[in-house]
Amino acid sequence: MDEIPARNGEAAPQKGTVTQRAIEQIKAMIGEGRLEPGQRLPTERDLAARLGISRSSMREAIRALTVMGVLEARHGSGIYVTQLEAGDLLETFGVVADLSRGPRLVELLEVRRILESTATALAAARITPDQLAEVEKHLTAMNATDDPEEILAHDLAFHREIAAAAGNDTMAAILEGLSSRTFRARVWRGYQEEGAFARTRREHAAIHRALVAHDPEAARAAAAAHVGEVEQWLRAQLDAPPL
Amino acid sequence: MDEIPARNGEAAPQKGTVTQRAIEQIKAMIGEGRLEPGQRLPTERDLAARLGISRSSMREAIRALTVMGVLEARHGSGIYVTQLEAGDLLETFGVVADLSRGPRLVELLEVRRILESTATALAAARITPDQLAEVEKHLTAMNATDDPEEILAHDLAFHREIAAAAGNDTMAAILEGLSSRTFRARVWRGYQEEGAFARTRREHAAIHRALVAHDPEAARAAAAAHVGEVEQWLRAQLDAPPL
DNA sequence: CGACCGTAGTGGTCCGACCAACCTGCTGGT
DNA sequence: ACCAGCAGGTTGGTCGGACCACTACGGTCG
Repeated sequence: MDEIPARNGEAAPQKGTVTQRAIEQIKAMIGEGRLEPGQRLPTERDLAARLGISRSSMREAIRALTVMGVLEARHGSGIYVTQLEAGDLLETFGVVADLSRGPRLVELLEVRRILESTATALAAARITPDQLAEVEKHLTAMNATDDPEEILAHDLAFHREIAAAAGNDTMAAILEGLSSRTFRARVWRGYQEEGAFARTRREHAAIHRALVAHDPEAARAAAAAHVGEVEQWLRAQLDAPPL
Repeated sequence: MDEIPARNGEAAPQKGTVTQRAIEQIKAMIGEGRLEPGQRLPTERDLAARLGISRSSMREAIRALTVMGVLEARHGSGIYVTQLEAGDLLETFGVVADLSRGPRLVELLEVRRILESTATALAAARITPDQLAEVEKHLTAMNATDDPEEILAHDLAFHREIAAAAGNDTMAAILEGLSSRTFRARVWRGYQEEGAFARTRREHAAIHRALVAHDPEAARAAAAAHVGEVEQWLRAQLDAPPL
């Protein structure tokens, strides 16, 4: 059964909750360019008065947009529109990785394998000497220590530099979310216990060689294999133990 | 100079804002499995009392988690943990597409090309007769009308069915965000004005043929070309006109 | 001229009240 | 015995105002 369409209204204020409406309105203002990136908004009190709602509701709307990475509130200073760059808008993406379990972890790694391999291929073609030096820095640092914490940190940085060299900020931001610290810490805890350190180092070395040679196909293959290893291990883990 | 440590305190959780702390705590509860998907939480008033904060602050925390797709508030009933599926957690992903402009639109299409081509390849290998029938439904419906709105709707559904058939919910959810209605409406407005209807139909037909033949490589190529066409058109648009 | 400090302005937190939607259970008729 | 319909209680949604914590600006003093 269809709902009664009813309202043809103009102002038609009666939709959703008040807070939801405020969210949409501010989002629309930014979408229409009435609010530029970095610009400061009126005070909470002003905004609330303008949209005819209470400050509490306005604060919830602001909180929502803050979580989305659209706004940024600075205590004592004011509310500002973010730069609206990929990194800002995709900051929340990490919670997916944090809260996922079981089969979905494999799905995440599958997506990461696809994007990471492509990003590494792009990086092989475009990477500059400076960027390559940065990659090498983390590669050697990772091989020089036995502290799992430090290894993990350099591992993350290694892939982050490569993603940055690929030249697609959006892709880099998504990969960042797919590799959130807590996510990798959880998966790698078990993975590394099986003496996967050596293999990881070998794979990183292969990726590095492909970057130096500016060989996209080799880079794609090496990155895909690297992520694929973890993916397969995790897949096996899910089949075997009930946990 | 170090701060005076002072507190040897017990609870002493003096970090970040009160609301931020509440967000982390609830997220942690879910992460640790103390809150199951679908489960109902205590009332706002209870939660606030338990964490020793005001209801206002607790509401902001709940609002934040609602935006992240972790919680769901039902008026008059209570607050519930969502199913924590990819679709829930990635709902906000669409705002990236909505608020992006200029070069970032190209980046988004590049990511979509990579994922969509892979998803279509996977679908070619796995799609069932039922799913294929659904895809065909939208294909024929899209060819049977001239209403841009309807074409767009069936176009979205066409790709959505294919993504679903690929069997990776996470990938499907990301693609959903990359193809948000407002995003495509904006880009396609100009694209279709150049008589791209015929080309779009041809490309969709090619994708469909590959699915029927269960030919992953052909499917990958067809999908990549399909998205790539729009990508190249958009790239040209950005170079030429100042707008 | 520069470091210091006070003050106005702004976001952050709290409280208490009331409104609106939902759910339960009782009521009353069939 | 069954079910429609109506209260009442529970719970999220909104409101207004008060106060706290931090920042930024400008004047003051050394």
